[in-house]
Amino acid sequence: MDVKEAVEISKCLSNQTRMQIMEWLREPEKNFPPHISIDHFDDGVCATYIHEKSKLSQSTVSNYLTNMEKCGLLVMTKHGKWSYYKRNEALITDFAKYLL
Amino acid sequence: MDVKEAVEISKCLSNQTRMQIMEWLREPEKNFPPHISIDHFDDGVCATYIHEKSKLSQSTVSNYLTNMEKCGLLVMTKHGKWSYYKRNEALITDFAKYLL
DNA sequence: ACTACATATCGATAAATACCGATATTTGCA
DNA sequence: TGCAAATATCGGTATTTATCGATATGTAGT
Repeated sequence: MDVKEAVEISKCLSNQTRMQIMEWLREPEKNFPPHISIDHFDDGVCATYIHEKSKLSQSTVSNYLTNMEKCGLLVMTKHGKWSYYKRNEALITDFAKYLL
Repeated sequence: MDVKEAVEISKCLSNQTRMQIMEWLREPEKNFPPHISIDHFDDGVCATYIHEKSKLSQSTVSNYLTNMEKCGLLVMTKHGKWSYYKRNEALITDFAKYLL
């Protein structure tokens, strides 16, 4: 991890909603209803549920998720028309170690 | 550590210079010359040295340091007319754990 | 008390980010 | 094929952040 990468990650985390998304995704089954066309959270949570829980507009949350994936905090998996997002634990650990 | 606190910390870290200050202060003796009126780095590094190394204006760096102290990332100690800043390792550890 | 130095604060402007509604794209299904 | 749902992208405005120079404050030594 270098300075620039760490700064980009920090930018993603410097917003209350985005920080909460990281929290929510730590325990998807506690924070979201079950998915309709899939019976697990192995690939995370679909964008619509995150949008609904956030109380912000769809476009804003979609942008959040896209950027959080770009900087590596989240991993996105497509299942049909749904985009599932989950935490990238490896990168989060790297970032945490980088700060220490 | 709650969401708001973590967001404030992230804001401080979401800038290349500020992130580097955190790095520099991890090993003061490697990154800064010895102090004039004190022979150790126990309380960190004086603001002037950090300012000089940063290549930004004095007022900008002073603001950085003040904010980084406010959010808890740094601890400031006054010695005469000098302000020494060091990392607050306990808070950094808390933040890192919060993310995991 | 005066001067010099270290740091903090203020006020301004430029740049970046936040956030929305509208629209485009993609995919599944009738 | 055509519609509807899920998501992404675009364009605009409001807010926040970045950064500076100027100035204020605080401290030490002459």
